[in-house]
Amino acid sequence: MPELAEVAYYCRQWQGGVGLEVERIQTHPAARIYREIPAAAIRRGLAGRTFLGGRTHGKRMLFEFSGGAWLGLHLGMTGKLCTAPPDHIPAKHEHLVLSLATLSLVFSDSRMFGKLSLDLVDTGDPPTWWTELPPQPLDRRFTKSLVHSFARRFPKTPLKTLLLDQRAFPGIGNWMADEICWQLRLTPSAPVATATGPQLDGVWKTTRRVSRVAMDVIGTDWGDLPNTWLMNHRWRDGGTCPRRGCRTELVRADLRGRTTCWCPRCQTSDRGRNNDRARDERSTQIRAMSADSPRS
DNA sequence: CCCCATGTTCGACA
DNA sequence: GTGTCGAACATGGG
Repeated sequence: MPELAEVAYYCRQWQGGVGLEVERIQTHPAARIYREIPAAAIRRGLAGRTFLGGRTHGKRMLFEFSGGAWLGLHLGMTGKLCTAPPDHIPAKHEHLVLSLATLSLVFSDSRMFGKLSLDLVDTGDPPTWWTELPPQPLDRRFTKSLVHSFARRFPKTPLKTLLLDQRAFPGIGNWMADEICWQLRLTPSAPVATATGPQLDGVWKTTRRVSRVAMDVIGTDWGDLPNTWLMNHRWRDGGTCPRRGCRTELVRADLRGRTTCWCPRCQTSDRGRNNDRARDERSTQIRAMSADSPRS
């Protein structure tokens, strides 16, 4: 499930190991997890080093070890981090277990879409691939104009798909993208070009708000998001729009290969636009939809 | 058996 | 080179 807040939560799980030395490393060398760097290189690179802490950037994590060793980690779809006793024996999907004096740091991932990297850097700074990542939604450098210029590059792309692009929205994943569209009351499939300037301002602001609340609620203790959000209603069959006075049944459909959930009543792309052009676009859309519908 | 899954990357094509 | 878009990756759960 990991999106930015879940990634932050998992990163914290390893914090208890800070200051301790890596005494034993257990791997599943054949696992796909090691497609980018062999398990042997991880073992060689981390053995005997002291764990100095972790940080996150979007869906990525970076763990620092003494001597300038940096372990990069991406959780993919099913990755998780936890700790276990120092004598822990890896279970089936636990691909990396770093055993320290008082606990083990465990990385598990059943689907193995996650991946690892290891950089040895002598500057004392994180590797450059890390420092060059685009600003996160909560970063001061994540600006309105950055959202506008990125949107201009992809006029045909559906808004929801744009939000999933890690080059501009690092950490935003499927549920957050849908949540942002829903809170903005914009149709996820609407081409970015149909969004007005103020609506793009809203994309910026709502991305930041959703990220902030998610980090506060999930990032530390994995608490429950507000029931006034789409998130707590989206997976249940027959789930309804939580907006006060709406309660319309939510719709789920595939958009560019990702399950997308929205409220067909609240989320219309031309809200607030009453000019002729908007009306023309709308009738075109409706015509296109009714031409398609007999297929079902 | 079927369908579905909170992610990324690759190749084909315009 | 850039943008668009579907398929593939591997496994488990309902």
